[in-house]
Amino acid sequence: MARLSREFYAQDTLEAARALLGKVLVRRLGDELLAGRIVETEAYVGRCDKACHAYGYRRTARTETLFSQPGTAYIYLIYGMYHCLNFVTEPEGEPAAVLLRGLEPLAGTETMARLRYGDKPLTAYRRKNFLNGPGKVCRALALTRAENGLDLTGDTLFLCDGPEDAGLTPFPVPAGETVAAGPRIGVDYAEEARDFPWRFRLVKEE
DNA sequence: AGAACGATCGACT
DNA sequence: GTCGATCGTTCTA
Repeated sequence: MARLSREFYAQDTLEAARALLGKVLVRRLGDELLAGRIVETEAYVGRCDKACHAYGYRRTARTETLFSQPGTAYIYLIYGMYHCLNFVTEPEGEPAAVLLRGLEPLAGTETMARLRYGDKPLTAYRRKNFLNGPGKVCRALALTRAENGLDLTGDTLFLCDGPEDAGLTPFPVPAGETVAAGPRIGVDYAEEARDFPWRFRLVKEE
């Protein structure tokens, strides 16, 4: 399973946020693999971005993870009940990360559905809104602050170029997809950074 | 010690 | 579209 390299994560955060679209995220849970295709990301850059937890190189117990080496998982609690997963980017010491906002399920779907919905039936509505939000993704992958700081080049949580590299059955990549950029979600407080077009999505071409 | 707030979600009108 | 849940993090004193 060819993982994305340390060098991949060390690149510019905006480049990484775009390049991560279409890549495959794998979470090992016991002897089962949960996996999904990345379809939505956002970039956060401490150096210049008031929406970033480490804006202006602000160093606290929480932001410490953002200062660790590229290819580290930054997971934090939000609104008292949800978690968000980020991939630390840029050379070590530059606090920056890509927030994962959306996945398409590829493997372990039943387990993910149970983690997210328990025994409730998987309706069309639930299927449609399965992994389209950062809190939903973390719930479905059983990721909490206990996983904060995980090395993404390790065996528990990692990324691959495609499903073949994840040791999964290949799937046909939908042709005619394109990258859409726009303002990030939920950062209206962040003054000028509020309007930065740092949210990226894979969308079907018309 | 206390208060304000949040990179969200789901239920509801 | 609106709104409440729920608690760790951060800042102020």
